[in-house]
Amino acid sequence: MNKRSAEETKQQILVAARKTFAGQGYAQANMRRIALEAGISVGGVYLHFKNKEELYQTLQREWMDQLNRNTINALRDSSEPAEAIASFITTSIEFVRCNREMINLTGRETNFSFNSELKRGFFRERRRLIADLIDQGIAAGTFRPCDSAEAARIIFNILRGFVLSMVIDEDALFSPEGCVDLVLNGLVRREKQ
Amino acid sequence: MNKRSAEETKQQILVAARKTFAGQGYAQANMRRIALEAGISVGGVYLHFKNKEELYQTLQREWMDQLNRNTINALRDSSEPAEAIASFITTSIEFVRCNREMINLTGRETNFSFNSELKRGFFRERRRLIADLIDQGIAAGTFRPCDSAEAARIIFNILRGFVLSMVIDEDALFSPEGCVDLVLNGLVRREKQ
Amino acid sequence: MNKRSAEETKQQILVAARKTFAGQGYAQANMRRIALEAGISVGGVYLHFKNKEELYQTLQREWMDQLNRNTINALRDSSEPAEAIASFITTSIEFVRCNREMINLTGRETNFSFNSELKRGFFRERRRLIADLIDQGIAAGTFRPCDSAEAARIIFNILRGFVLSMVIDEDALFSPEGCVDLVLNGLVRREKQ
Amino acid sequence: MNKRSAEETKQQILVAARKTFAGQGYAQANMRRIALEAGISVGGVYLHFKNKEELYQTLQREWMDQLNRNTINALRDSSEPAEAIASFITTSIEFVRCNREMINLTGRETNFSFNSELKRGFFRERRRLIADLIDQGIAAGTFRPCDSAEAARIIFNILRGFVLSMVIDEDALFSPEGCVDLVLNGLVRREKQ
DNA sequence: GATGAATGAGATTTCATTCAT
DNA sequence: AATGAATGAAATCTCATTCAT
Repeated sequence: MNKRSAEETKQQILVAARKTFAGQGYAQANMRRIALEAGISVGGVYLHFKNKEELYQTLQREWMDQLNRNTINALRDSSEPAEAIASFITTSIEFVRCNREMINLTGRETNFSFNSELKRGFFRERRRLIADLIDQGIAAGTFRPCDSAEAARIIFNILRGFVLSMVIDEDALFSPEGCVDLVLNGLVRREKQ
Repeated sequence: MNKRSAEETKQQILVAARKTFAGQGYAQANMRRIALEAGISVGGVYLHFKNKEELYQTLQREWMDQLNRNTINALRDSSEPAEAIASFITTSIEFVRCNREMINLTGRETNFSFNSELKRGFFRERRRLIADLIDQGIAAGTFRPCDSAEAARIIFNILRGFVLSMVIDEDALFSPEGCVDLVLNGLVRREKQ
Repeated sequence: MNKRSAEETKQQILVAARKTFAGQGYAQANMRRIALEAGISVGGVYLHFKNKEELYQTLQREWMDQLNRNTINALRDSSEPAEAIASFITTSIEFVRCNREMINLTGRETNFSFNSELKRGFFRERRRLIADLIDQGIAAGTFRPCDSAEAARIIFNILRGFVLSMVIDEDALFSPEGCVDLVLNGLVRREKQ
Repeated sequence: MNKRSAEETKQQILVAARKTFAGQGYAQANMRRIALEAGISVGGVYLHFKNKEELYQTLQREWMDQLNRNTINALRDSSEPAEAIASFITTSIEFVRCNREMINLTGRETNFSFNSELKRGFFRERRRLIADLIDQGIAAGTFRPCDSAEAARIIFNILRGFVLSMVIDEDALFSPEGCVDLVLNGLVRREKQ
């Protein structure tokens, strides 16, 4: 029985849970493994988290908060809409890359009732943010008039696809630069450049 | 005991499995339920499929073949690169929409070892197909010169995102037209139109 | 894997459950022990009963039905109210004696929500039956006028006490004859006999 | 950390234990809850009571002592046997009513090995007391000659039934007056009154 | 071919008790 | 005296798979 502070242990469990959920998905991951990985007894985990679900949710909330903070910081520095869009895409991809584990477990386990609402709201916010940036671009005359909500959904889905690629096949991943270029300029050649 | 041909029974199992896996995911779905849904005994399922994994893989292969056929048919009719890209995107989205169930289970359960290699190869092929279309467009002078492989990956990831949106939050879905428009023309305003 | 008919196995489980619940009470009794006693695997028990609670409830319903049948049979033969009361008491005590196990588990585990309503209704019926018999006796002039419902409750509680005595201390048990005598005649000496 | 005298703390634990055991039964009640309710740490409970069982036993002993005191006080005032019997019954029922909690947990949890012997002896004493009162009544000519031990057991079982009714279904409870009336006079009409 | 009862391993969760602080 | 984190055993329940019929 190795005595640690509650908070310290809790963090160790979260680290272990992140790793385990990521590696095997929610359903497959088991508490025994998480406990083992955290260097604690199985019962010990339940001292800090009511159950498997709560443990999972804690992780979810964690990465959402982190991504939120990162995005806000990134956008603070960009004045131009095109630059802002680029910033948003780059930050998102960067985040996914740096938090491979957290994300790994988010691409799956989709239709948990306890999970959905939280995530849906979070994602809705992010789409709204993109749409706002596009609207600003249109207003400024930089972007061509278009359905900003629709465009926002598409951009959002590119990034969502990136997450899945992270999990399924890394050779499907793309660079932020390439993405920004396509999103801003499209495939079709411009008459005069 | 309803006498059926082996093939007939097998199909019924597949239908039941599709429904069950889709509704609950691989881990949660159980063989007893699939058997029940198929109107067959538990043991009966094992006469037609070695185990749960094989049953799952069979479903996977099925939808890949179907999507392959659909794509080939769609591209046969389009002569222009831009039209071909549009066709690819539209067909893909159409397929996902019509095969909600099959897809539902593909968005999750990603990193099963038994599952990955098969899917990875399939997806690689599809990316190559898009890249070829882009290359043709560049050669024809319709598309501006760019890294076709990168662009292909991005387009592929948009569609991949669509699949996840299907499962997570339907309000994140976009239309084929909007997607084609953004992919071809980008956000930025063109000088002369 | 010893194949038996489902019904046969179910009965064996019920026998085992009766013994186990009786010996240790609902909370203390465990499914492993019941399975062991029934000569079946733990999982096997769940093939026949959804869960511990359902298994318990089945037992409850069983003894209530049995006691109901016994009581009806006994009362059919008695024409006089005094004789009917005697019959009711005797049958009840006889039943408890012969079904020591079933009863054992009924004295305890009282405030299960799933348990209470069923039993409460059953017991209410039995009290009503006694009250009816007393009313008949009063109407016939054999019994002195009194609050029949109250008397019925008291008689019912004597029998209920018998059940507890069965479980707690057998030396507190009494004979049907003694009980009938006290209930009919009371303690106080009669002036003229 | 609230400094209290050992005795004070012990009392607080007993109060908490009474509440918790009563509310959930022995098996379901857990030490953490008891500690919480007592405003003490889990480990703290173990400084005052060797284990769960000892804590439970202490409570048992407590209510037995209390009931003993009450009974002695009640009987001190009654000179007539009939009055004494009435007093015994009334006091017992009164006690059960006022100590609902204690009783609640006694009605359940019957055959704990650690519990039985203590309770059995206590109950034996009480039956003997009733038998003595009846013998006095017979000797005095107030009561008709009968098997006093048997009658005592029956009266004792009525009261025991009352306890169970308290726990199972309150509509089965009876009044001390009705009980005394039935016990003294029985159901059968007296020729001359 | 087909059945479905049975298995057995493993999942989540609970909790009395201990012990380093 | 007191704390409360940790343990470890055991409980309920699930399920892919097997196999006697």
